[in-house]
Amino acid sequence: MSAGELSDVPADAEHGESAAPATEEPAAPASTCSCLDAEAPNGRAVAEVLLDSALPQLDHLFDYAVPEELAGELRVGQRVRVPFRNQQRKAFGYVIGFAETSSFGGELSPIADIVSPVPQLTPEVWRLARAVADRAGGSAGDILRLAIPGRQVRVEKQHLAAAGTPPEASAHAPAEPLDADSAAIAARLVTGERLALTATHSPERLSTGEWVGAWAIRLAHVAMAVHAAGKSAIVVLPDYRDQDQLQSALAALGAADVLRVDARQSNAERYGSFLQALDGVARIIIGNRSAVYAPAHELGAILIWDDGDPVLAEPLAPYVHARDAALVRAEQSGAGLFFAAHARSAEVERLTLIGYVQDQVNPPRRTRVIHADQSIAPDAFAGRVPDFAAKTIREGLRTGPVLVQVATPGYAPVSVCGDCGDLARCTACGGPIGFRTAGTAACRWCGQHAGGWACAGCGGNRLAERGMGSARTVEQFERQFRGFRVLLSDGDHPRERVDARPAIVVATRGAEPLAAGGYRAVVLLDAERLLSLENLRAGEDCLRWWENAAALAAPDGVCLMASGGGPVVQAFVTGRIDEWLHSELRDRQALRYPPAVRVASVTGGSAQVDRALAALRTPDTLAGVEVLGPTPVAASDPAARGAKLVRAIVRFEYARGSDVAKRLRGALVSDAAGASSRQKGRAPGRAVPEALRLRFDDRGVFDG
DNA sequence: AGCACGCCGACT
DNA sequence: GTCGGCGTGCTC
Repeated sequence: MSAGELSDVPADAEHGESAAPATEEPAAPASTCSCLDAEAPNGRAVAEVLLDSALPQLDHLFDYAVPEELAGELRVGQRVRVPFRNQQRKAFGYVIGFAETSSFGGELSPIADIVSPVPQLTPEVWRLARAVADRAGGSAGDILRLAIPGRQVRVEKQHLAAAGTPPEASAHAPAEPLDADSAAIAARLVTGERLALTATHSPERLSTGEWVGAWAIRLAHVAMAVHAAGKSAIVVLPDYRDQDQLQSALAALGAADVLRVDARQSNAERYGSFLQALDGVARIIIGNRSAVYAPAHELGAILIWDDGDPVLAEPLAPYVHARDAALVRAEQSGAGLFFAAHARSAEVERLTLIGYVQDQVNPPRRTRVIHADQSIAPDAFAGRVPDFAAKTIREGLRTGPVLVQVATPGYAPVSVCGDCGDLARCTACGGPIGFRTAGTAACRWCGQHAGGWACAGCGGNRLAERGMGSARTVEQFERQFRGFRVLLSDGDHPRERVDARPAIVVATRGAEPLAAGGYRAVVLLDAERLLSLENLRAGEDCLRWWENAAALAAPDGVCLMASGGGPVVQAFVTGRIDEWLHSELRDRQALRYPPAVRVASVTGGSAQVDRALAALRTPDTLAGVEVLGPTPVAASDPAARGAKLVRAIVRFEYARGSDVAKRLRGALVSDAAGASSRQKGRAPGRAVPEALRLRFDDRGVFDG
């Protein structure tokens, strides 16, 4: 691997007029908000507009005439309404730039009206959206939908009215001095450096009395030091529980100018924060994966917490991971990039190996981890856990809460025939039957209730529970540890915090509550079950789940790996995660698996996919690009929806990324152009030919 | 998407 | 001769 493998990150966008200076603009009246500052036409007659459309063939700029009566108001970045297809039908779009003349042959239609005086799309965000969409084979409009919240007239009026009043002093002195390490990191970030940090374990107490993970305090210090340098910081965090912790840490430190962008906010709140970000004041913007597109003023750094969490991958086309968007943005804007986590992702490990990201080597404090290896010292089972684990739990309960991490939610993941012992299969779809709660069994694939189930082998109709879900674990612990509170936290009933009193907290991975003062003990069960998940990245995921759980222990608490063995468990127990990741990455390099290489999946009708793959060979065959398949997509696959589809997987070196994306995107555009006719021409009753679908860097593309 | 353009078979 | 079938392609 070489540093050149990131050369696919575009240095510049083709479209857009961001280069034109805004200096010729007349001085704005004193009462207008600085969020209105943007380039005006200044006599130029043509406006370049990106239309709001999901259609790939419309994903380019359209020229419109600047009407006399709008010339004074119109600005780059404004949302406008324009005639499209005919003078009656109108479409929405964004003004991307102005020009003297148009290269379009026909007569230009005029812009119909301006939706809002606020230029919502800054040149920087436009450049980012264009580059990110190009890299992912998608439309810029799809990125802008994530980047720009829906307009709220009331919020906007309020914002513009308040703009006359002088902004509050933005150079707030922090309530506590920033720690020297964080200040040093921030100083490097604002010069454009890219750093990776493994965070310290255990919760810490804020001056407000609230407990948060030590990582949150570290990120708060770094973000505040970036802000103190007069720059904005964007902090991307996977979920609202992480965002809450960071927000608490920032508040306790007296941070000013903090904005929050997350999925739980109303659109009005989101639009309000968005307008403040646009305001020309440096901010600390914290939020979910979409926050990476926030219109930050003077962006100094993007901070990403726990980038291995799958929720940072956008589920909507073009499926761009926040990490990738951040890489492009940092490259384009010269901002720094900070990856922090308890367990590094394979992607960040790759970036450190090629020297693109610098490793912060100072070893963090880590919870003491012990391993009860059943294969070395077989132990007696009196209930759900081996005796050694039960002893650890009892010891912890003497002084505080104990966390027990389990693999599966629900009651019992598996059921078997009570008579012959065969695995119970759903009578409708053949899927495995599990118990969601005690006594109610249903198919884990189709959800059908297993009320009238009969065994296909012996005809018996008694279902027996096998395996231990979180609910059944709670039941067993209530029996085994009488007199103690047993609390449950899982995906359906997440619990954000627990107090410092003794209690057993049973949680599924990722749903562990934060304990005041930290857990006395963290017990990790079901390692072999988690590692056996049919997932190429099971090892990496397990290390992340385990490290995040271990980080919830008190500084003098203990983490017990209660079972399992093998290299991944060893890496966790000995704390040599980076070494394991390193060798894993070498293996993937040899096997050509991501993230050592990139992948794209191409799905559609057989002829469509063939045409798309042909584009990879014309006009010349791209070196470093390999095609697997196409293979039929199983009819049961939700992607198929009854139609007969095939899928090919394209593997390529990072340096080939822009070529591959450009060519596959070209095939998609010509396919879409012909799609309407195919649709119309289809015989009645025949399945609708699905559109060609393109997906880059799909994490699960090689999973069964 | 949705609509106009355009090029071959059956018709008042 | 022309009406209209639907494949093709464009939308500033």
